[in-house]
Amino acid sequence: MSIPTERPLRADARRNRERVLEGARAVFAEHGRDAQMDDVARKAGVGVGTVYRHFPTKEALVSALAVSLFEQVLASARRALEIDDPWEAFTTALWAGVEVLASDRAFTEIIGQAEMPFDTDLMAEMNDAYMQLVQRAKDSGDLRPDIVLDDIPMFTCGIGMATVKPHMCQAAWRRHLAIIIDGLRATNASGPLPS
Amino acid sequence: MSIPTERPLRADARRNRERVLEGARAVFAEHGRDAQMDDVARKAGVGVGTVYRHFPTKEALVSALAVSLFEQVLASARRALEIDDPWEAFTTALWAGVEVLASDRAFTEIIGQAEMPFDTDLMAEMNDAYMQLVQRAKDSGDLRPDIVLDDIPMFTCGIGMATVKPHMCQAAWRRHLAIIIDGLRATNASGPLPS
DNA sequence: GAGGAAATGGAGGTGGAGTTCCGGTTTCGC
DNA sequence: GCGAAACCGGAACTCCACCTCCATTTCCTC
Repeated sequence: MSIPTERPLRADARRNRERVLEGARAVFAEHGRDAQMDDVARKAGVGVGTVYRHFPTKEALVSALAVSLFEQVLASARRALEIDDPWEAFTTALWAGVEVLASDRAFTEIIGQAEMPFDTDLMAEMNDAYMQLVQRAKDSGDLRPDIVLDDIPMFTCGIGMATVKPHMCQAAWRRHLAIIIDGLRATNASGPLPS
Repeated sequence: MSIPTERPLRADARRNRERVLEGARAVFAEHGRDAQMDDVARKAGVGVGTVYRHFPTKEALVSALAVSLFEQVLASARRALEIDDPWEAFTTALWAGVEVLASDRAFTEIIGQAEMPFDTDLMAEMNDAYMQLVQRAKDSGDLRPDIVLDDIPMFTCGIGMATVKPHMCQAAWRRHLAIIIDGLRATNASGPLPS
C-alpha cells in the first residue's frame, strides 16, 4: 500500500512546466480569469498540448497560480506578526496583502468567488494568521471591536476588484486602502457597525 | 431631412418589450453579465427571437438595464442634494447609491469596466451631482479635502464587487460602507492620501 | 549509442453561448 | 372582416474557447 513516489520530471518537462507557470501568471494577471489557454501557451513559447500535459484543466492552472499568490499573502501576514505594535502589524499585513491583490486581476477574481479551489490547510493557516492580527489590534484598542474576521477579505477583495478596472491609475488602491484603514480605527468609529 | 418619428410599437410588442426587460433585470441581477440570453427569454416567457427583436445584441440589452439603474442612482443623488447638512447629504447619496449597486450583480460589473456603454449626458449629470455633493462636504470641513471625484466610484464599485460574492451575507455591504464613510471624515484622516 | 519511455506541438474535435432566419401568428388601419 | 405589415418563436447556424489525440522529437537508462 505504499504510495509510489512520483518519478522526477524529465529535464525538459521541468523547464516547460516553469515556463507555463510564468506565462500563465503574466497572462492571467493582465486579462483575468477569462484569458485564453492559447495565449498562455503562446506567451510561454509552448504548444497548448504541453500546457494541458502539466495542468489537466484551465481551472487547475488557475488554481496553481492562486495557491502561489495565496502563499505570498500568508507569508506577508506572518512577517507582519513579528511587528510588536499591534496596529502597525495589522496595517502592515493589509498593505502587503492588498499589494499582491492589486497586481493580479485573476487572483482577485478568484478570491471573490464562493468556492476556493485550494487545499483547506492553506486557508486555515491564513485564517489563523489574520485572526491573531485582528485580535491583537482589537485588544490594544486600536481596531474597532465590532470588526469580524470575515470583514477583512471583504475589504481587500473590494479594493482588488475596484482596482483592476483597466482605465484606472495603478496607484489608486493605495488611496482606497488608506481610507479603509482610517475607517477601521476604533477612535474613528461614528457608531456601531450594522448587524 | 426630418427624422421620421418612429411609429409606436404594436400592443403585443410593447408588452413583450417590458417582459424582456423585467426578465433580463432579474436574470442579470442574479447571475451577472454572463447570464445567458436563453435564460432571459425563458424568464420573460418569450422566445429568443423576440429578445433579439427588441435588443439587437446582448450588449444592448445589458446597456439598457444599466442606464435604467444609473438613472436610479442619479435620482437618489439629486434627492440627497436637497438635504441641508452637507455631510448628511453626501452620506445619504452614498447609502442610496450603494444599495442599488449591491442589489445587482451585472450593474456592478458594468460600472467596473473601462468603457461605459451609455450616452454621455447621463454620465455628465451624474458627475455634476456628485461633484456638488463632494464639494459641499469638503467646504463644510466634513469630508477630507484630498478626496477627488474619481475616488467615489472606486469605493462604491469596490463595495458592489465585494458584495456580489454569492456566499456573502446580503447585508455585509452596510458594514463595508460604514467603514469607508468613517474613513472619509476629515477629522479621521491619519495622514494625506497617497499621490 | 540504442532502445524505449516521456514529453511535445498544434491541427482538429467538442460543446456551449450568441445570433440569425423564416414559417406561422397577432395586431392595426381601412 | 380583410389584407398587409409587424411581430413571435425556436430550431438551426456560427463562432470561439477548451480540450484531445497522435505523429514526432527529446531525454534518460543501460
